[in-house]
Amino acid sequence: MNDFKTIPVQEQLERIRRGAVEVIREEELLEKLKRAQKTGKPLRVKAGFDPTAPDIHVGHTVLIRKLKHFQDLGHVVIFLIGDFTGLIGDPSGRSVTRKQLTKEAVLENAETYKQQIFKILHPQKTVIDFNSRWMSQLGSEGLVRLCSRYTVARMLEREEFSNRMKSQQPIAMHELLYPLVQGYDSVALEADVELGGTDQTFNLLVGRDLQREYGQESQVVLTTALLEGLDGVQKMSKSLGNYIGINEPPNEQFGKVMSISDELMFRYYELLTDVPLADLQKLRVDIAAGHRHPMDAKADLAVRIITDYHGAAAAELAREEFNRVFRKRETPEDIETKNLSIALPIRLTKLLASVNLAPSITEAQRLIESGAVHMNGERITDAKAEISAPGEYLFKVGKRRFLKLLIV
RNA sequence: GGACAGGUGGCCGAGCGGUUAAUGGCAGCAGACUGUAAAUCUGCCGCUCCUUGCGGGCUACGGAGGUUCGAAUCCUCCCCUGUCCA
Repeated sequence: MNDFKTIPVQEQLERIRRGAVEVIREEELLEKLKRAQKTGKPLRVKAGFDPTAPDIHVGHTVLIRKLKHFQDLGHVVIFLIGDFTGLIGDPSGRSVTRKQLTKEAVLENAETYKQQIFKILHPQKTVIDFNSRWMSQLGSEGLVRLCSRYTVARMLEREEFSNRMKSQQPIAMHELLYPLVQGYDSVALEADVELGGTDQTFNLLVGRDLQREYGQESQVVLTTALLEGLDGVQKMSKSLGNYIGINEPPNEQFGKVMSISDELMFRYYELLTDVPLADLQKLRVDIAAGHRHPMDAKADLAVRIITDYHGAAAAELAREEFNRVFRKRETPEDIETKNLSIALPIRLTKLLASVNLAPSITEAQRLIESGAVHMNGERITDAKAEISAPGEYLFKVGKRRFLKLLIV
């Protein structure tokens, strides 16, 4: 069995480093790896997750894939669900205070999280923990003690905080607690390594300080890149709507991958697949020279990503469906069909709104006027158009929304 | 506790008595072009009704009242945020 006991530490280090933005400090990681090899005791690798997002998207998987790399080397991966910190709300990357979640919502989200990460991580080898386990025990006295280990000035060094101070935005007291609690998690878990996105750097470093304060060896901090969303500019996030969810249907995922820019495609290749960097370089050259069509390379990328979550067969089906619907502009194979009994005649605008092809009647009218609506293959441009006879109608709104209506 | 500055549509941000459903930017939607790309260009971007008209009604500028023919704009009280002083 090939694991950390036999694989040369230098090679382990290389595998770990790939795609990492920063390793603080690399010498310490090397030492820890050497010691693990000598003693046969695996490293404890921790990553914390806020249970706010019930849907994991591929942006999260950059980090989860990195955990997987550690796991494949035989180290212990601790997937920490921040059910306690979820009550606080991470101030990272936020210009405003986050909403606090209820305890019930937090637990519910945590459950969804677990189901999803096992598409990547090995269920039996992954330790799942909740930070409420020790935080609830801590009590207010313990919390005060914890607070005494850090200073306000150091806390306010943090970029998000100082930015908010500068722009006269509020910072709630409990937000200052977040980094402390996250740092204390590392103490409680005796973590050797903690992973996080680059926006977590500050929180991760607090862990190092606190461990030292509590007489432990400081953890190594490894930050992973934040994946850009479909727009290629802002980071992928659910609230911005520029994400690919790992639970989305294959056809959706395929379409979303294809909508990214050619440049972004390479970034996705690097962070979301294990294609060797040398091969990627070659791909770049081939495309630039015209030997490879970018669209094909992008389709291959889509297939790779979808295979991770739905299997290879489903991924290939998605590719075929995509070609049919979008490249050949044919009607998709499976169109949702709805039966509808409704008083006739009815205005198309009302009909579209009532079956959710448009968010409102007004919007339906705008869509028709801008030529986005097709009925039975004919473009409708008259906002006053009506349907007066029962029957089967095929609607296309925009490029990708199809619906077959059986009106009785 | 005191003084001052603010709270505007998904976000940022103008407006400071009427021609304002509210300039502009971002985001979003649609059309054209294409490789469903990206970029670019064009249009749209509160809800609703019909007789689709530069049409009618409703809702909207932190909250509640008030002044006025008329208020996002003026006044009063309240809530929230920030800065400085204690």
